[in-house]
Amino acid sequence: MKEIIKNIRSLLADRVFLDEQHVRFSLVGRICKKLGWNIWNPAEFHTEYKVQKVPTQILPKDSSGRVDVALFLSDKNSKAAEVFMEIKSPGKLMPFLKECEDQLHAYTGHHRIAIGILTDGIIWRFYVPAIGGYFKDTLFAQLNLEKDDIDTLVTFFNDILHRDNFRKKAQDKAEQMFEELGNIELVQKVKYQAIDIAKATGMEMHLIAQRLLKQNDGTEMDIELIQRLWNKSIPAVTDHTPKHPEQPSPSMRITPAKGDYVEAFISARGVKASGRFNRNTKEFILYKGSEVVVNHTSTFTGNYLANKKRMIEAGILVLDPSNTKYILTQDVSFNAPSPASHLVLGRSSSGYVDWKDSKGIALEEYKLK
DNA sequence: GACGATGTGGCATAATGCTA
DNA sequence: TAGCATTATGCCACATCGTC
Repeated sequence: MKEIIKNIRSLLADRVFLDEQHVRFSLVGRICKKLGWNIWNPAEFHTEYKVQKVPTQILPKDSSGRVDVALFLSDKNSKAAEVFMEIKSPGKLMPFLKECEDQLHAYTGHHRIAIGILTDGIIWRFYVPAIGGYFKDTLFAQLNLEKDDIDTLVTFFNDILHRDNFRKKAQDKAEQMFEELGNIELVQKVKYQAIDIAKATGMEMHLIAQRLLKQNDGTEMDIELIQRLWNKSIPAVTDHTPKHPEQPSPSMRITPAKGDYVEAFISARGVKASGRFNRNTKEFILYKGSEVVVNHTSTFTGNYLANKKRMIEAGILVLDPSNTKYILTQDVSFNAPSPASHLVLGRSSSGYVDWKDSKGIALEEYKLK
């Protein structure tokens, strides 16, 4: 594997990978072959794999597409793909990251894949869609084939993409890395505040960070873990301005007091919605842009149905162009999470169970006892 | 590959809480 | 205390996983 990466680096330096096809076959295919995938078997290394897309507002009418590479365990007769890869020409990933993420997101919507990958051969971005929440937030690693330490690359590829590890080991490892990424983010959030306080008070900065984490987020973290994560960085995130309905725009949000509010999401019955839960008042604000099902079940009656009708008449709920769901045109306040999830899903629902944060943790966990 | 165990999503209904 | 609103619980179907 080391020799292959060294050789690919030299070919990248010579600029021989000119287009997506070069990257797909001579770079991605080569790595996959080394990782145990039979790239000569189309049932295993399936190129241009036809998938049903999740319709988005960006691609409202486009309900099917072809993912560049889908990896299957052909000998296990599994109908579900293990990995979806969307491949671009060298240098064509990061400038168009938002579009690439939307594309991969649309492909993964109807398919229970373990790992999603975006790559231009140089940058490799790894997602674990099973985590739930916003797709871009399921990123758990980013590699640079040209610059990263070769031993690190080899270990990573073997852990995450080796055929022998699918699906359980690879997905477990990915989720473990995702969790660590979340912890790194938490530590980095309080790091500089902790350094400032440490300078002013002479206290140990890791200890201060530990207390800040507890105070701000209610997070308990071992000092050893904080020390280990102290200088780790998180991969570059999408630098686009959020316009997609899955990401409420900043103007819709009121900056929450730390720890009092939880950003929550639902993705079920073909709709996606997001909102903010106030832990103190139990109020739930359903954000503008959230989607609501058109067809409700027999349990969706009485006041729920009447309210929904009123919202439709008032133009607060409007049909989207595909006529398959309603879109919320303004923020709406509910006095608990359940009525909001009732409306979104069109059926009886426990809001504390159905609403999850970006890491897939139910609101139940955020309830103040 | 077959089969049982386990997890998850979707749903209906029961239980609980609140208000007039 | 009745009626309504809200939340919790249990059931079913299906997918996935682990073991043999």
